Amino acid sequence: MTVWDRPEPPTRPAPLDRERIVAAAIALADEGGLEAVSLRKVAAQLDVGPMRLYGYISTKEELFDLMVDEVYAEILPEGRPDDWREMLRIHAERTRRTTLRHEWLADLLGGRPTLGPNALAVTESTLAALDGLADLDTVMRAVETVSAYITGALRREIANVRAERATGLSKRDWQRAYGPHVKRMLDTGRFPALAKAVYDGTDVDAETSFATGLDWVLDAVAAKLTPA
Amino acid sequence: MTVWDRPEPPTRPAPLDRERIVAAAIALADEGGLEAVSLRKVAAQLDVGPMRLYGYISTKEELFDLMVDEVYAEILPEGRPDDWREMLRIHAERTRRTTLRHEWLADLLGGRPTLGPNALAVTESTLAALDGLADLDTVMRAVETVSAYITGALRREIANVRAERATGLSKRDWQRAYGPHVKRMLDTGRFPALAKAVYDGTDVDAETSFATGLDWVLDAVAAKLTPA
DNA sequence: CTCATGTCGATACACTGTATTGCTTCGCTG
DNA sequence: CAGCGAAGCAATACAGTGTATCGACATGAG
Repeated sequence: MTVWDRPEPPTRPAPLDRERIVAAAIALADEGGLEAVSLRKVAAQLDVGPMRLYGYISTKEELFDLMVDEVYAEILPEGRPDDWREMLRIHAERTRRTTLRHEWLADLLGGRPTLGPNALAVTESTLAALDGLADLDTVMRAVETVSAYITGALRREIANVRAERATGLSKRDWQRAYGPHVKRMLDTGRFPALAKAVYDGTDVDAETSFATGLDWVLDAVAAKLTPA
Repeated sequence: MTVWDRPEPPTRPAPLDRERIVAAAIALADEGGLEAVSLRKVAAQLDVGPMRLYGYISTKEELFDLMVDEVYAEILPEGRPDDWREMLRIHAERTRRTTLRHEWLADLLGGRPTLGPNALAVTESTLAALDGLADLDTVMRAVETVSAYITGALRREIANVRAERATGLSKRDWQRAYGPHVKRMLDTGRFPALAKAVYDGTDVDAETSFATGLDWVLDAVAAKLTPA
């Protein structure tokens, strides 16, 4: 369980605080992924023994929580447009940009309840944008539905990015990239619709794909918020 | 060393193939989560040295992939209703039930491209259900949007289940469960909409919440598939 | 100056995924 | 049947992980 409160700082001004620890962890994760984040490496980057960290953080999971909340600060929008739909669109777009900047965020998105101050502020702002447009339950459902879409879509997008990077090939060629296995599968004729999709489908870029799906979901939300 | 414990010549207890390995890994993950799956423990459960596994599996990630594809078999529907919407609904429902049976699936959902035979079959069946209802790009967008929602919604649901289990408290009390911290945050007045949602919101059960959000998304998809 | 306290670095432990090594046993050849 | 090559498999080894514990040291109080 995460405690977001900063512990009382040591008597003397320490060269170390949560923020520096989290920043170091994020830097490591940004280039190397989540698996590159080890307490030893974080500590090393701060010229400190590994055990020092436990004065500020009680477990590695908590460090991950702190990292997530830290990047949620990048998601939090500055202004608040009065158009709720525009507001949700911007929120989704900012989440996407942040996830592209910090790919490891995709591994954590939706993984555990996000209760840090920045995450709460983000939730507050989206809730506020929808406040009064419908009864509370409907508003909650709207927020959760949109957020579920965002989580799922971004996880898939990052998964694809990584797969392409790993094989060095474009999505157009993924069936070859993933070895003869998938291609053989498709050629068995057991998956005609899938084969057609792979061979005949145009691959739209990830951004418009994300935006289009989002628009659909927002259409659905709009229909529920403002019943005809 | 007596004469009597002589023969048992084969004593070869294990045919040991991928299926047995994957089954053992799934059993471990089912009770203990993904982190309870270690190659040593899997091997131990099969009365085998850890290195034996590398004859059938080349990395732990691959084992995870195999586990995912194995449970995708539980998602694959038997019959194919001719109503595409019913088909998608059933697919989502089966995915949810499977994820509730194997909570670790939520940790893997959307994490990497799913190219196993069962996953391909599932994709094939949903694609086939929508085939011909619109141009290929629209159909793809529909499938991906629905699947993104499913991934995100199930991840959140499992995250909540775990949080409740960890604290032993119902969602109604989560603000207390997560310590005075969140409550204090809410009471600062900086999150009025959120506070209202927490205090005044009725907590609908997860199943109808999932189904309702899904219905909205399906509404949106329907509007795109069958333009007025 | 002495003593208590509490911070911090080092050490330690149990465990992880995986590479390597060396044995053992089987089937084939001469 | 003797011997040998090959192949499968167990054990060992290594570098790394998260975290508990312990001992030294510095700093404050009396």
